[in-house]
Amino acid sequence: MLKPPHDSEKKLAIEEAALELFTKQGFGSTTVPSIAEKARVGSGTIYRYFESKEELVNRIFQQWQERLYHALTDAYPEKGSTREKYDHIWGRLAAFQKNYPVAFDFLEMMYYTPHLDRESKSGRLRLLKFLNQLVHEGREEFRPLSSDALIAIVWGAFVGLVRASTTGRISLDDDLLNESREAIWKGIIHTR
Amino acid sequence: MLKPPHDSEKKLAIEEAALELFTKQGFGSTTVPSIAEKARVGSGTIYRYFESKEELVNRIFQQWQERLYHALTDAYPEKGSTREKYDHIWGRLAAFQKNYPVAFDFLEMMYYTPHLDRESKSGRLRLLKFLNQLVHEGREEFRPLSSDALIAIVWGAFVGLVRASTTGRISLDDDLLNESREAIWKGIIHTR
Amino acid sequence: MLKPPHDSEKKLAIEEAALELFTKQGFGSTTVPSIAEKARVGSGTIYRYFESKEELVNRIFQQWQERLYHALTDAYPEKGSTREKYDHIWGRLAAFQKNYPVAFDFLEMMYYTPHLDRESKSGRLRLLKFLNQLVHEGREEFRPLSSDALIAIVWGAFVGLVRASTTGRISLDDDLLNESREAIWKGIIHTR
Amino acid sequence: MLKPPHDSEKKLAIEEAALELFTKQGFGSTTVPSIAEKARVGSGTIYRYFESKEELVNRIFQQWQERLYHALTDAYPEKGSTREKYDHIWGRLAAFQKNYPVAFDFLEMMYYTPHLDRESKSGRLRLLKFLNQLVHEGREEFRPLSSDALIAIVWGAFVGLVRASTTGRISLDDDLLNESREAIWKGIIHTR
DNA sequence: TATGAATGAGAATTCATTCAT
DNA sequence: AATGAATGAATTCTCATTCAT
Repeated sequence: MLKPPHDSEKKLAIEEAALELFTKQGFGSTTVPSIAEKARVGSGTIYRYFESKEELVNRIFQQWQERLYHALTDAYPEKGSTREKYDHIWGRLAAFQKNYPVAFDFLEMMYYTPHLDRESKSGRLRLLKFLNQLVHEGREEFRPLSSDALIAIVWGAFVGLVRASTTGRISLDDDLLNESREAIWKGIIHTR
Repeated sequence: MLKPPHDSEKKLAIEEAALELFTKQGFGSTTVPSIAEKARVGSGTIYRYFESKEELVNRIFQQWQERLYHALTDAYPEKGSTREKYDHIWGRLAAFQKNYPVAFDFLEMMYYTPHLDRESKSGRLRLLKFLNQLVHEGREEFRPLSSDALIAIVWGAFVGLVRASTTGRISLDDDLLNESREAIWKGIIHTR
Repeated sequence: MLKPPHDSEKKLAIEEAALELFTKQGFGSTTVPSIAEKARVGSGTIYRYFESKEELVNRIFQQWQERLYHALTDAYPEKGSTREKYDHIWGRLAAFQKNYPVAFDFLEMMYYTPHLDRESKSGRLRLLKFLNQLVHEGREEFRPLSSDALIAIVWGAFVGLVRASTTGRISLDDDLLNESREAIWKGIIHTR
Repeated sequence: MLKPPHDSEKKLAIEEAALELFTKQGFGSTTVPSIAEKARVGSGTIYRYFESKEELVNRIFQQWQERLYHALTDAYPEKGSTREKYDHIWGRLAAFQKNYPVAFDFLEMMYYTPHLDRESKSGRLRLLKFLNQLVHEGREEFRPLSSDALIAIVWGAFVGLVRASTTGRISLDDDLLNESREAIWKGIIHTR
């Protein structure tokens, strides 16, 4: 065991600690030593993996933004109906949020922040582009709202539910998730 | 020195400058001198009106939370139909956001922050209580979702639209607002 | 006495403390807090007057380089003989070194450092240009050496004497200074 | 582990890298990792050969001071005339500077630094003692200046030429070196 | 022997807050 | 009341040194 790949264990610990603290306290109120302490590393160690606090937050954002993108796009039912696609996105979004609740909050909160660099922002835009495509293909079935507006409503409603669950007002169980999925679908489809 | 002033042009300037900076950069990344500069006052002046940066942010939050509460509850159609009540809330929310877009973003972003004190949080809860009441009274007409869930969906969808407008993806004009109001209503009402 | 011009007293104290420490220990080995302590100011105060440690060292260099320039050029005997010009320079140099021995050492040591910015270097070049002019005008009387070489010899010899005095090996009194002035003059003039 | 190595390619590489960096940037502005990188060794390796950064700089100083001493004293014309001795020193100094320009600058700059320990300083004093002896023996032929002053003038003038060459203002070729040697000799000898 | 990842004390710099004017 | 210069504790970041491999 001459050189256990305990290599980037520290990097992972730093990223996890930082994710939690940034999400809870915000970027500006989180100190580097507090990240180091939570990650159980020396504070100098953080600078062996990341050039600065800003780079750290951007790397984490990009990493999770990428994961979210793949969570939503993997096994995407390209040939399926619009409803099937909608269900796919909703289900994946719910699963992602359930598995990585902190990362989900982090992504939501950081995107509207001046701390992200161009590359981080572009990761987000890629996801929006994908969703736009989806909506555009089902255009006929939806209400006469722009793709961006439809996405904003669905995404916003989902985030609203997550926030209510975070503050303890609701419990995001499968029933609630399914019922909400139906409600929002009913909201966005065209009815004459 | 025995009685700090309670209202003045300077106090207002400080509150407005702080509102904008906190909203754009977050609490932790906003410096007191930068607030003073934007408000065109000496940084010491801020401490004549507020005990600390924390008190400042809480006063601003409480003030705007209160205004939002009144915006939604004033002239509330107590005797009207559920739909009339829904339209009232939606319309007032849209008007508030249109008149005070920065304050709206501020309230949304700050609420999920550890910088708020108990009193600030309770201001928010009062609003939620009011909305709960409304939903509860129309219970029959809504989908089988908890009041909190229904509120989360409507509020979240609205916030989603605001965010999309902030990032320039949509324009929050009356048509869009009306169409969205209908969409979300369709989403939350009970249909057999 | 409502507002004594004790204004830049602190700035002066900082500059003097920094001059001494930089000269004694070198730029890299001098810490900002040590400068603050010697100047009897808070360390944050230094940053109200100078953007960074680098700017501090450059401002001091430029200031003293300028003073040295004026010390050598003021009352310069434009119409005098070459020997009179030489005596003027020598005398002013000696006086400057006597009055500001630390600043003289500082200028000598810093010029060969990568910490100086372009403007600082150009201040030095201005002095060299002036000396070049002087030598060039007396060209006939000097040994067949380039102006720069002649300047290097005279300036270097003077610096050598200063260093020997700093380390206590000699005492730079008037007799020594005069005798040295003669010696070096004899060295650089043309003899057939 | 009981006996640190005393000579090796790595040690030489470290010493050479350190010599260059200390000379260019000064002691305090040179980091140990940067020395390691330039020497192409691990930074831990440096500590196998030297106890600390301070010891490193002192060892290098002593080593080169010793070499300079031998360069000037080897084949010294004990029985020669004063002028022959002067020419010997001048020629050896020029050769040393030509062969080891960085080491020469290093010795000049470090001697006036608080980073040298007693032993390093005494190495320098030994050289000065030797030069003093030389001057003392030729006392009659020199101007009425103390040995230390005469040494300071000659050494300083030479250093001045080196500095001018380092900054690109002159080219230290043989002609210039010879002419300068003559000039300075003329300067220091007694003339009635 | 050699390494370089890891460390934490210490450096440069920032900023919330104070206070003399 | 108002100011903003001054401060030093706190923050970001660096680096001499150690030590597990």
